[in-house]
Amino acid sequence: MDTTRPQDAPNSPDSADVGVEAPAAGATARRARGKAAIRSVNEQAILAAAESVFADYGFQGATTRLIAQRAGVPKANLHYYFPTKLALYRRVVDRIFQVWLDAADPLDTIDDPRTALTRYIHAKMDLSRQYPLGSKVWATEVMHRAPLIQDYLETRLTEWTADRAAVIDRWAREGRIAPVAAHTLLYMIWATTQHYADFGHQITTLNGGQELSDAQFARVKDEVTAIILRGVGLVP
Amino acid sequence: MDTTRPQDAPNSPDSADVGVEAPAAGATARRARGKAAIRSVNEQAILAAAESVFADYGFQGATTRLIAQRAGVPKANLHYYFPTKLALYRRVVDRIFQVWLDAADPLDTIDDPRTALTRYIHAKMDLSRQYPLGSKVWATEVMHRAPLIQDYLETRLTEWTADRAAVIDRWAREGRIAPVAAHTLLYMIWATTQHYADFGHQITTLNGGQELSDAQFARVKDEVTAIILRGVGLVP
DNA sequence: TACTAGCCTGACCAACTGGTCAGGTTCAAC
DNA sequence: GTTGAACCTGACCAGTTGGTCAGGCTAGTA
Repeated sequence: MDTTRPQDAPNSPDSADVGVEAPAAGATARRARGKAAIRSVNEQAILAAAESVFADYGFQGATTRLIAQRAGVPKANLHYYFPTKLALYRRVVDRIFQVWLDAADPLDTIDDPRTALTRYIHAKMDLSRQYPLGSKVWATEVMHRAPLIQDYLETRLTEWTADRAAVIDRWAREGRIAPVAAHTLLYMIWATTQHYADFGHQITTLNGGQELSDAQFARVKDEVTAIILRGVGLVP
Repeated sequence: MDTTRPQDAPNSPDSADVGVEAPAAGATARRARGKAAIRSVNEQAILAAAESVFADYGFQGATTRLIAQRAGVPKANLHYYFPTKLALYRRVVDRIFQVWLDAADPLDTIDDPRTALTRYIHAKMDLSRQYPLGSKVWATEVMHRAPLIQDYLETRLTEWTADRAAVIDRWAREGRIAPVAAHTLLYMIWATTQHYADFGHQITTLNGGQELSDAQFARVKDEVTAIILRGVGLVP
């Protein structure tokens, strides 16, 4: 007989699930200099992996094991940097929210509605193209009634939306665009542009299984802009 | 010492999680006549509960315990009617897909683009209002790369989309609408109308915490229709 | 009334979950 | 070199998960 203690089950340990394809954040970190570099590299690797897993499965469906695996670190190490799954999620959402708000600069800095709307729609389309994971995390969270980010919606997003709606309302009052309701227009822009991130898989499938090429996407961007500009009474 | 067998843990049984607020499907069924009625009533109760839980949490996040609880039946009974969580999910998606496709009748039966688009947009908006759960289940699934409904996307949705795109392309070719790409227009209609279901929580929050009233929603429906009609060169 | 096919469910299980922890390793400062 | 703070991780745990099953219950028929 062997000498294994009787209650030791033959289950595989947690760290056995580190995949072969893992980006080996640890090795990268060790190549960099200093402990600060190690912390920075590992945190970034974990945050990137978390964003991708949360986008794929939502908060409930995501597992810390899979996040650790994609980040190339043992699960215990993930919990060394981020004490709980929720803390990790909040950090991911923080980053997404900031990127989003920054895209809206044109609405503040440009007075001509045609130019401002064109730039804003283009910026949002580009974000959907280059940074689709963030949009998916946000959409999943809001669809599930935002149990973890309700404070964002009630404070920062509410204020942001009110400010931009005021600009659009002024344009309409001054007769520079057709008299559309600002919120309806904003929602249409958000919905349409984010559709290319959130429903990217469906769009790819309906494009014959091929992701939209850069040329196709550029054309779509212009078409979307044209329809919306005409929709508010402007000439594209 | 007591007589309990040593490996019997004192964990609470599964059926203890039937909540007080459960709609008591069992009682309803027993009031109806016959075993066929029992089966029908229980299946419908479970499907309705499943749709709501899948909409709230996605496939991975949903638990059969919660579905059974919302349906008012013990978990074991749920598995009597639906052998696996996946089988239940497929039945839910089947129903959603059928409702969706039926809403597109106007595009087939009406030749005038202004009337056809108006009716289609109105039908999709009404669906988002009256049946938001379906839209959420679909969105969650597609966002997570549709691992369970890819066959729908590749066959039925692809054919459906191609047919309706042909109609829109013909309108554009005949100069009855502006020369827009059919897919871009369809995606914009889907994205905008479904936004009022999928992002309903965000819209409510930005509406001061109040759900859009019937009057507000009717106004939004007209505004959305007007912007899109103008967007394709029609007079609303 | 007796029978039985279909309906119902408490108790159970193996697998998996988020999170912990003791004990080891590495690095920068002295 | 020595020190100690920061980093790392295999093994572990209590709670939860989807799913099973033996055995009881009930409606409809003969």
